[in-house]
Amino acid sequence: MSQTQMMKGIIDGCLLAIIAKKECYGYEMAESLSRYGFDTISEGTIYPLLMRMQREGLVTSVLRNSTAGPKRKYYLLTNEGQQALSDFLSRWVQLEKCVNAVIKQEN
Amino acid sequence: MSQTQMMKGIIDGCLLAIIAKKECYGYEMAESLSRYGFDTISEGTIYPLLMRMQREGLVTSVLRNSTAGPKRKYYLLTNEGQQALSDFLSRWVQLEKCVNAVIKQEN
DNA sequence: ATGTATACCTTGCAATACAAGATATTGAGA
DNA sequence: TCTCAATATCTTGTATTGCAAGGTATACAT
Repeated sequence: MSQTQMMKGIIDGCLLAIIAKKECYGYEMAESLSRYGFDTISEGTIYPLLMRMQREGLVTSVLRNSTAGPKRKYYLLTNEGQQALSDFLSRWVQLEKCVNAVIKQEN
Repeated sequence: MSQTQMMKGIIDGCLLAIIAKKECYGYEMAESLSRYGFDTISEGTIYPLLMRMQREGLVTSVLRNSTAGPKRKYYLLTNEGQQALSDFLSRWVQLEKCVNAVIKQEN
């Protein structure tokens, strides 16, 4: 019952949501999640996830120069990624509903 | 990005919440979760979880006869289990907040 | 020249949900 | 009586995933 177990199957959806708003690179997404209140999410978590989602055709990537370090790999949603995000959102809403039902137990 | 990944670290907390309300046996908890809206949760998921939580001292169990089949193993919360439930609840609320923040992205 | 922040990636481990299957009891119906 | 369904528990093996730990490289300031 650790927080890391509870993150499984959540982070990928959150990354899709972040990318959907604007194109974004991995390092930036980590900071972004942190700003949204998540405990620091390891780069060893994020980069493999992004690569997997690219392999699955949910995102594409473009390298762009940076003034402050090495090149950044910007990610963009594909149509499939858009669909995957939408699927994630409904699964999340469903999960939220069920867990809160159990927690409140009004029946 | 499957529903089963999203369940990780969630089901144990839900079981604690169910047991907290009233003593309960595994088979019954499966039906209970189903009533709360969860897709059918495998017995291969529930029984190992209950055994692990007992090993960790979060629950105790008592065998009782049934009129409709083999003996039932009823589970009860220990003080540690009560604490674990409370920890789960705050982690859940926190997760909910963060995910919804990312999804809504109002900043 | 050195250090710090930025930025990406890999390897190996631990945890967990589940499918699939095994086992046993009870009561109802053919 | 025999059979079947429902009840009830448990085990084994698999797939997936988050993360710690470590590696590499660039840009800029000191």
